[in-house]
Amino acid sequence: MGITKTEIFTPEQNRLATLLKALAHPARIAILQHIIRQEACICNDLVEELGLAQATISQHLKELKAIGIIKGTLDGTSICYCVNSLVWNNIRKELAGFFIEWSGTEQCC
Amino acid sequence: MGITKTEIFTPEQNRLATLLKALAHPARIAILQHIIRQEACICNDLVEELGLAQATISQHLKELKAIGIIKGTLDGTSICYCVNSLVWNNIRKELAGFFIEWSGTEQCC
DNA sequence: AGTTTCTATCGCAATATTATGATTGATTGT
DNA sequence: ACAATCAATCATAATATTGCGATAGAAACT
Repeated sequence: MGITKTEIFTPEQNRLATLLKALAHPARIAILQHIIRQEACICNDLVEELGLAQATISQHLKELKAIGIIKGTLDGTSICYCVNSLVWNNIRKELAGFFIEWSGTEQCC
Repeated sequence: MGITKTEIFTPEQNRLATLLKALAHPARIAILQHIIRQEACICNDLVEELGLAQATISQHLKELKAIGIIKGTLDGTSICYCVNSLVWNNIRKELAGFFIEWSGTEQCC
């Protein structure tokens, strides 16, 4: 039916899925990489850099802002986006924590 | 239009997005955690453990198998699923590599 | 062979995501 | 005040994802 049954999962599982989903698009990966490389950038740069419409970029930025991994401040008429270091590191830890759950030894098969 | 423009992104960006998308669902997180905790499991266990239909579990397992992070071997009538350690570690490194791209110092704002 | 058990796949319905043009709102510059 | 510029939002269309019942296929047991 297209609707994820969030109520049957733990808050941790839903949280991890939300974080991963927010990052799970090549445009959003590209946006983050560009922000990192340019050390902050404005939306209009991204429209030229990636080959997507302004409305589309704005929507992707909104999803990244939703998990807090980037923040934007007014810079004249444009908006300067940059990584929120606190959130970035927290997300890194959360994802790393999940991957550490398994030690790495073969189990069966 | 609902179709991701993969052709305008780099293979690395598309690859990362594919990996993240495969993991970006609470059911698939739960499946992985269960497989890790039980040290392998069979599909029917998951149907009872999570509250999802057998067809739905099977579909999620298919997506996890698609990126190779789990593998299944016949065990009588049932199928034993377990983590593919090689792929697991590679994916961990790929994701960690992305997060290392940024050192963690504040940039603007 | 027939039955049971388990998983994969098909077909469908409902919801979500992706992408864009058009519009709106806010700020800068004239 | 007025035009220009930039980003957010709206409305819409196309495609993807999620979920499940029903069916099919494969292996074990009688």
